[in-house]
Amino acid sequence: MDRKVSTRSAARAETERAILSAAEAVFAEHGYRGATTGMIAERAGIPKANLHYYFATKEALYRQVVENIFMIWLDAANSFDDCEDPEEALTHYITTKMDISRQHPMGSKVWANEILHRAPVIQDYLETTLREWTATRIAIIERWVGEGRMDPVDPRTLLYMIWSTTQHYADFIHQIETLNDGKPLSDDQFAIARDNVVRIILSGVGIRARAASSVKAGAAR
Amino acid sequence: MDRKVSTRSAARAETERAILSAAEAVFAEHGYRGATTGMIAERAGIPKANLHYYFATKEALYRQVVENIFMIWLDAANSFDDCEDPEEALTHYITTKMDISRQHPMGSKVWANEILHRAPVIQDYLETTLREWTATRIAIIERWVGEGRMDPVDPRTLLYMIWSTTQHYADFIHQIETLNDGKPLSDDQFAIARDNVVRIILSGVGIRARAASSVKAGAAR
DNA sequence: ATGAAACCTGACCAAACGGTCAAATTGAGC
DNA sequence: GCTCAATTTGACCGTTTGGTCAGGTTTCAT
Repeated sequence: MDRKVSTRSAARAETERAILSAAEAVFAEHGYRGATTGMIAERAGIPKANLHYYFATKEALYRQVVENIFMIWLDAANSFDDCEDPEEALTHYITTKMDISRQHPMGSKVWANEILHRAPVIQDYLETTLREWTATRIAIIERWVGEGRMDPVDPRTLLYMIWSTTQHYADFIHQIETLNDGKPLSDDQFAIARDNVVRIILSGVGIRARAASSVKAGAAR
Repeated sequence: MDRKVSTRSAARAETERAILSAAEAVFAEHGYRGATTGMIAERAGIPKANLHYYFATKEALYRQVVENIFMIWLDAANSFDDCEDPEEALTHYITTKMDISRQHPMGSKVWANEILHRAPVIQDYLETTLREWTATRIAIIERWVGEGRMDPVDPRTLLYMIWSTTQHYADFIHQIETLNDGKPLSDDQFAIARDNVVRIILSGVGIRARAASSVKAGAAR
């Protein structure tokens, strides 16, 4: 038991983590207004008053949740730059975004809610970080087009298509599951969806698959 | 002034319409929980008590709004069947869905909110009407694939891609406008986006454009 | 051991909200 | 003009919610 330095601060970190995790789930499922600090506290296993000791206001807690999500989103976004080849870069980026939707659906839902409501909390992020990120990637796509490595497409439209299609598997998962006889997508079904998304978009912008990565097109059931 | 039969019932219809219109806007912008009956009544220009004379509960009003939206959505969905040719059918369907996002963005937002929150109000519609509609269209796409008129793609993935991409221009319009220097998309910009979406998806599923409908790819600004 | 700081919590409060109600107003049929 | 049902409205109510607070408990450096 050589814990001396860590017990106190570790406990604090753990409580904060539990609150943020609970908050993400509750905000995702009920939206900002629909979520109550009581629900979040209960899910985190602490009294409501204690939650307000760690996060002064509901809005501050919400802001922290959204910022965390934005950071994950940004990390994934950097996978765009891992390769110079458009086929590899787009395949990697789309695959990564699909996997995030699969493994981190609540974050995407919170983000969708925030944008739907005109981004009252994270407007500054949209106008700075996101705007810069988008501008540089548009430049990359335009260069690829100029080099004839893909068809001439409007880069914004392509980016929005990638964002919307991949995030659909998080934001609209309830609709997808309902249309899957009420059952969650199996790993196989999701893999088929992911591969089809990659293939349709790449083929859609005139990038011919070179590698023989076996992409199945079979029906999803 | 030969209005006698109509004044009374016409006034009622007009009040109901004003309430539903206001409710759609407020529910779209604030979500179900974020919207208050007071806000809706104010926007409709009537006292809150009068709103409750026309719609007994907030939930009943919300349900009516969602049902109206679903009917518009279904009408558009039928444009899928207008042509037997996959190129024409998909072009028509995608174009129609894009135009609905442009002209009826609030409805799409309400729908997105409802799905995001696990469809507490319209789950029965998802399990009946939407499930049936989807099944028949999947059959059509599978037939096209079987006839070699398009590449073998998973029909569900294709439908979800069309839904998500087109509705993105309504649900995420705030993000799109922020990335457009805070300005709304001009008609030209939107037309470019619409044409690019059609072209990328059709090309993505292996449908080569026949008609010479001039599709421009130019940058959006 | 001890004092101070950090942490925890039951009880409480003011504001906001969905919904009610009784009284007033309107308008169509006679 | 009169009647009565439909409509309108300000005032009101019970509940929920975000947030506060006083007082208790734990942790840790000395």
